[in-house]
Formats: sequence, C-alpha cells, structure tokens
Amino acid sequence: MLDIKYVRENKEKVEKAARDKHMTVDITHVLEIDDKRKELQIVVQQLQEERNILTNAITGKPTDDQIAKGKELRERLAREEDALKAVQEELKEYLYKVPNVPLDSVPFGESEDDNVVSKTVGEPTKFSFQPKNHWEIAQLHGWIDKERAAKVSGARFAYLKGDLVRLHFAVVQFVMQTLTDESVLKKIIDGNHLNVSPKGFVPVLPPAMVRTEPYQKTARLNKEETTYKIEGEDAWLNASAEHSLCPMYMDETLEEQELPLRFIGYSTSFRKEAGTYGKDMEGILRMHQFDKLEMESFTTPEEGLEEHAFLIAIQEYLMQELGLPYRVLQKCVADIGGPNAAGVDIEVWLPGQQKYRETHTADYMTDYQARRLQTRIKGKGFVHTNDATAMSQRPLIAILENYQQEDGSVRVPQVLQKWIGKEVIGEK
RNA sequence: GGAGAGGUGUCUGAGUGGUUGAAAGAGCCGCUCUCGAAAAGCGGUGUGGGAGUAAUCUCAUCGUGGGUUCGAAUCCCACCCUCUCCGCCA
Repeated sequence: MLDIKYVRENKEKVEKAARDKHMTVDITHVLEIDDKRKELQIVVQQLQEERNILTNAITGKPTDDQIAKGKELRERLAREEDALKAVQEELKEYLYKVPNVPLDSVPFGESEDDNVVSKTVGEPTKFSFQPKNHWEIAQLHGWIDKERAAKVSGARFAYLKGDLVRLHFAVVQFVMQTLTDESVLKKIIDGNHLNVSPKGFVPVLPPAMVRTEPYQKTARLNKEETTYKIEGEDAWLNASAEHSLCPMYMDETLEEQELPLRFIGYSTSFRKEAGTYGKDMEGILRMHQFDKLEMESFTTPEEGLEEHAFLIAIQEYLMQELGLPYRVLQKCVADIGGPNAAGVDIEVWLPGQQKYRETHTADYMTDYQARRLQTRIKGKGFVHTNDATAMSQRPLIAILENYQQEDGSVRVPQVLQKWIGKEVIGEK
C-alpha cells in the first residue's frame, strides 16, 4: 500500500506505474474518496471533542439536559462514524489495488521477454556426450518417483529419494552455513563494494500456514493462481517462507538500532500453478510442493536498496560456489509485480533443456508491504522489506544436469562434498 | 477436544463506570552531589493521526471487533491469543 499523501503528490507517477504494470486503477477516484475521508474525519473528531468536553464537565449525577445533549451527540457521532468507516474501507480497498511505484532504474518493458540480462557468469557447460535431462538422470537411480506420487497425491507431486535427498540437504546445510557466517558475508559485501551490515541471517523454520489477514497484508495472497486454502480454517498454505516471515512483525514498532533484521527461512512451499497446465510436466521443475530457503530482510528506508543489492550478491555467491553457470536479469516494470519497486531474477543454465531457467528471484518492496502490515520503525515511518530466494529445488536440477557424467552419475560440487560425504552420486 | 483462569505502558503490576493516558515499583534519560563511579535526591520518560513556523492545541489508543451508557481499561457479546488441569499426540 502506498502512502495516500504520496499518491496525492505524485498522481502522474502513480498512474504511470499502474499503467506500466498493466493494472487498471482510477487514481482520481482514489483521491476523491480520500477527500471525503478527510472531511468526515474532521467532523468525527470535532464531535468526539464535543463529547469529551461534555463528559469531563459532568462530575456527579448528570442533569437531564446533559443526558439529552449526550444522547444527541452519541447519535450524530454514530452516524458520522459509520459513514467514515465505510469511506475508510472503500479507500483501503482501492488503495490496495494501487501498485508500488518502480524505481527509476527498473527497465521498461511489456512482458517478461523484455527483462534485461545484466550479467552472465560462466559458460553453458560443455559435454563430450549428449547431456541428459534431470528426469532422465534421476530415472537411472530412482531418485524421482512421480508415478506413485500421482497415485497418492496427484499431478505435480513427487517422491524425491536416495542421494538426491542427501544432495538437497547438503545444499541446505551449505546455504545455512554461508548465511550465518559473518566473515563470509563480509567477504561478499566487500567484494561487491556494498555498504551494509555483515549481520548474519537468523535461521527460521516458519509456520507453513498463514491466516488471511496477515497474508493479505503481505500483498502476496493470490487466491486463484497460487494459494491453497485450508478447508474450514482461516488459513492458507504458504507459497514461500517469505509469506510467513514478512508478516512476522505485523503491528509492531521496531527500534532503528535493531535493524537490519535478517532471516533465512526454510519452508515447504505450496503452489497451485493454475494456468500452467501442460507446462514443464516432466521432472520436478514446476511442482505443487517444493522446499525452499528464502531470505527476508527488514531495514531502514535508507538501507533498503543496498540490502536488495546485498541479497542479489548472496544469490550470485551461492551460484558461483556451486559452480553453476547463470545469468542475472533486471526485471522490467511489467514483470516485477504489484508490490515491487524493483526485482531481479537469476537463471541457471540447464544443459538438458539447453536453456536458462529461473532459479532465484529478489524482490525489493520499499515500505509497500510494511505500510499494510503496520511494521514501523520508531520515529521513522515504516521498515523496508526485501525478500530473495536463497535456494530451492531448481538448483538441484541444475546440479544434476551440469555435473552429470556420461555414465549417468553426478559429480558433487566441491562445497557440498563435506555435507554428503562423497564426490560422486549415482555411481554404479 | 473438555473444564477453569487471564490478556493494562519498555518490564513487574494496580485499577471493576466519571479529569485514568492510566497508581506504584523497576528500567531508561537529564540534573544535583562526587576527582570519578556507586548510593541518594530532584525532574523527565508510550505510540499513532490531524492543525500550527513554533510554543501548543486536538483525536485515537488498556488483545481485536461490536454492543450497553450522558460517560467504558472497568459492564455485555463474538473472535484471537496465553496459562493451568484432563484427554490426545511428534
């Protein structure tokens, strides 16, 4: 949610932002509602003042006159308050639909095809043989069983098994180790000439279910497309650890000196993937359920953008340590999403598909989420939120495909070897 | 799931209809004392919104939402949460 004062003072900019994001909002109407709100607010406050004066004047038994006056005030106040509440609701409803304004640095574009590749690291892996898809590799070792998962749970579910699971937890350990080690973070900060605190991330196992109110306030609840509702409960299955990390400080005021607050959350994530029928049906690229490590930061407004850069630098560091070829995309205005002021995707090279595929995303929301959530900084307005993928199951796919050998075995990236205890998995 | 208790400021904790934004204590800040510190004493100390250059004025806020009343932290209802006992359970 944007500050209504900001909307008033930057009408054109806000209108353009909505247009660029392909969203229809009537800002003129929003401002009209707010005018009405202001008027009513003044009326209500004046009536409240009158009532307070009357009440304070009564010390003992009230006179009939005072009671009559009080009754009249109460009735008028009730009427005006109802009107005000209705207008406030209406304003909120409209204001919720107004998307965040992109930073000037965000490239213009009509769709995700207009995202700008800002950096490519590593070369597409070369093989002396015909590289396989991850599902072909997995099949050799019984690592992925989708047939039985379909029987038990339906399409887009899988049993992950054997050394693929061990590899998964090796990746988790590696990421946790990296993000909690301040000396490593310091190295990343210095290497990228960033000016942020090296404070470590706090590992979190967050709840996987989120109530409607906080979920809505993250601006991430997308009922139709992504989110599963629990029948008979006021709860949704989260589509990312972000969705329960972000509202953690709802209705709280934080001290400036405790910022930044950084969390690395591990959660199973659930997505309906409606509208993707027939897409990526093979392998485990697109599932209804997957495990993901997500970074979430709460910072001051001044540090928000630098934090965004930091989270991206961490993503890149992780990919480099894993030795995976990747590229960085600056997401264009049409692709960053409503709550975002900026966004970046990282795509990994998948030899099996001969394509770059998205593995990471990094989102900078300025105070858009915090304003809805009422997460404040004492005396300084609202916190700025950043979230970014640390690792999901997609890099696992990338490891299988990029580290495959001719016999179908897979070399283990050096940084993971100590967590899994071997150099090659899937050896005959 | 059943029975009971309770949610008050940074914390502990009083307050069960009327200058209570809220006693008291602790904490924190400032000052006095001291070479300095401690102790002691004095003063100050919630948050958010609106008006104003400012002093200041004003509205809201005692889990959340509604209701009763001239007037609600205080009474009533619903919801959320916490605790205790029983049941169940990783």
